[in-house]
Amino acid sequence: MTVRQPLPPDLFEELCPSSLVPFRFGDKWSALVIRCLEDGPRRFSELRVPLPRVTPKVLTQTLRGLERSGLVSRTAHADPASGVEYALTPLGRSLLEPMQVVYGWVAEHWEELLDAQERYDAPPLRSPA
Amino acid sequence: MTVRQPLPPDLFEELCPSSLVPFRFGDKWSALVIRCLEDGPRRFSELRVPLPRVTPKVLTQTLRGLERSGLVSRTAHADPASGVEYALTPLGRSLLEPMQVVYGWVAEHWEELLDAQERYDAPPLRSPA
DNA sequence: CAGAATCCTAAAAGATACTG
DNA sequence: CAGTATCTTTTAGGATTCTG
Repeated sequence: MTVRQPLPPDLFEELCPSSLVPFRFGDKWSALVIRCLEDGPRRFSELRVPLPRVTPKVLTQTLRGLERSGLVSRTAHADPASGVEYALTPLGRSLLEPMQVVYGWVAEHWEELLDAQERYDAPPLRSPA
Repeated sequence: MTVRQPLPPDLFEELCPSSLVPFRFGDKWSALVIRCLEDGPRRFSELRVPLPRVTPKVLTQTLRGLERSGLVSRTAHADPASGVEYALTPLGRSLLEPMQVVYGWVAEHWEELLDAQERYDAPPLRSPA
């Protein structure tokens, strides 16, 4: 079966208006790529779907970085049609939990973060006579 | 008493060779600044000690960003000698735990991360005949 | 399909000097 | 003391085109 969990059309839009969130994981895309691999190995082209804003070059960069850190493995199958598969290593998988904690915190405090920014950006009103 | 927990001379050196760690919190310094405020309010000049590599300009920027997100508060006391104090807000404080989880993960997997990078960077040896 | 190569822009960071 | 103002560098990221 080629039936896997479908990936959303734009994960960035959905998860990470990063102008708002005061932190990401290091670079712009690594965390998102990791999440895309949560449900199992994905091919390069599969990853491009939920990350339409990432150019192939940047996606490659990101994957290389994750590979270098031992979080993601890259396997080019003998069968050419299977393409190249990226998957989380055990190490990468072990990172899911800490990440979830952070995402949980963001979800929980989303409103507060928004409010704080609005207050900060608001025109400083002085003595409303 | 002005006796507070002393701050280390270079937190960046100590904690975050960020070339290694595949993630930081958004920008280069925010996470570190937050950690510096863990034990209580600090003045601008106090923060400069554990972060000697941060220029005043960048430190200001970082603090403004944290303030904007509602994580840090800035209070200029009436008493000029007390200077300006930065402190974690409750929101900022609530972030400590998630951060600790991530740092814990890094600490726990430090060796693996290092090894992975060394392997990746190593000259690709082929059939050592 | 899975990228590599090239070029370009924008944003973050840093150095340095100066000010209320 | 707590910044601000400039200027320059660095780096990430993106657009586009091309290739094994």
